[in-house]
Amino acid sequence: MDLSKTAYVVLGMLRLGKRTGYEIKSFMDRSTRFFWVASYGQIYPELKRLEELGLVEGEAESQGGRQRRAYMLTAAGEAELRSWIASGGPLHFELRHEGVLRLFFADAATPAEQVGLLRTIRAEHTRVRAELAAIEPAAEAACDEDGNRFPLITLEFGIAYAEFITDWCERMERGIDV
Amino acid sequence: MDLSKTAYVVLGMLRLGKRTGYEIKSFMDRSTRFFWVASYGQIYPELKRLEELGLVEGEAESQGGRQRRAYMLTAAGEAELRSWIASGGPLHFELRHEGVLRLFFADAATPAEQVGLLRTIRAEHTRVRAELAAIEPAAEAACDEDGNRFPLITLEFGIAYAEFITDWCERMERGIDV
DNA sequence: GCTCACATGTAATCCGTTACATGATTCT
DNA sequence: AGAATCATGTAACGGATTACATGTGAGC
Repeated sequence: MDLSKTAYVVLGMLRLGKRTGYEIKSFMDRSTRFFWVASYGQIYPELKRLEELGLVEGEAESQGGRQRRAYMLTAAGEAELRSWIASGGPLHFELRHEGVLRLFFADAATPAEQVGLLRTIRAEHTRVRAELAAIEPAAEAACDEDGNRFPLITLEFGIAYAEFITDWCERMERGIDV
Repeated sequence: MDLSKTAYVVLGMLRLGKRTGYEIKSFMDRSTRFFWVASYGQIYPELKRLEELGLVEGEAESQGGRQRRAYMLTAAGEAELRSWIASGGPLHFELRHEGVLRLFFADAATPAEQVGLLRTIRAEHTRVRAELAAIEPAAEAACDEDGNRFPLITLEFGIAYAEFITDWCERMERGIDV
């Protein structure tokens, strides 16, 4: 089956538990956001499509007037998810980093501006690091509870990644005489 | 002036020398590709727009039957580029990493599949590292020639980045008992 | 009463890629 | 002679974001 990446993310999210479209989005904002994002405009239509394909199953859970439709993975959905994870196929990788792009052209700037740019980049990743560290306790708790280790592992990857960049910036800053 | 990121890349590329649209694209493929990419479909229309704005100046250089239009930066273009580099504004940062995304869900896979996935990710970044290392001599030569240090610095950043990820994968691989 | 979080969805729009169309020159 | 590279451009398409529209429930 040829599904979009978004489809697989949705399947993966549902494997971690029954969820509504809203919950998928907010959970992604607190977990995969660092290396993968999705918007409502992708998630809701995708859930419909996956239900038509029989990979997920939705159920109305409206209590009172508030509408709510929670989805869960079917056996076919779980199989599809697993085959995607284990398929050795090419891995889409894409980085867009405006800070490094500006740095690429930074010979046009003064040393003071160069250091300023490096500090701005560093501040950005310091902020990201703090955001990831803030969700770490919740990720640890979830790991203990349901036994899924990889969400925590990838979170730690994100933290190490942010530190790698901040360290690199710091070294560069020290190397420039203002 | 409110220009797209693509516009600034084009300005930056022209600051490094008079170039055609084709040359901008192929140069980007050998320099910024790791953290910023652009296609002909963006570059050619952008060159026209920038010329209308007076930020670049094109000149027909067709020798014989082959058409060729090379552009160079105007003083206004150089000023615009510099103000972008030094403006402390928010830096667009976006990562899409399908390997890490799959890893996030890898609790659904067997240990052997988990190690296989990590090896695939590592192989991908090892390849990127080799590609970047291959263009390093040319970048060093260019640095010696025109004195622009940052293209080489950002290239070295790319190499360190690739090594960071391959090292991380290796550590993870060792931590899984197959 | 107000604000914030929960909840669903679509339409307009933007951004960017891919494919196509065309042709000259250079290298093997 | 044929392949690869140089060179320009557009049209169709796809993917994703943003804004909009709508309403409930909980806490202050």
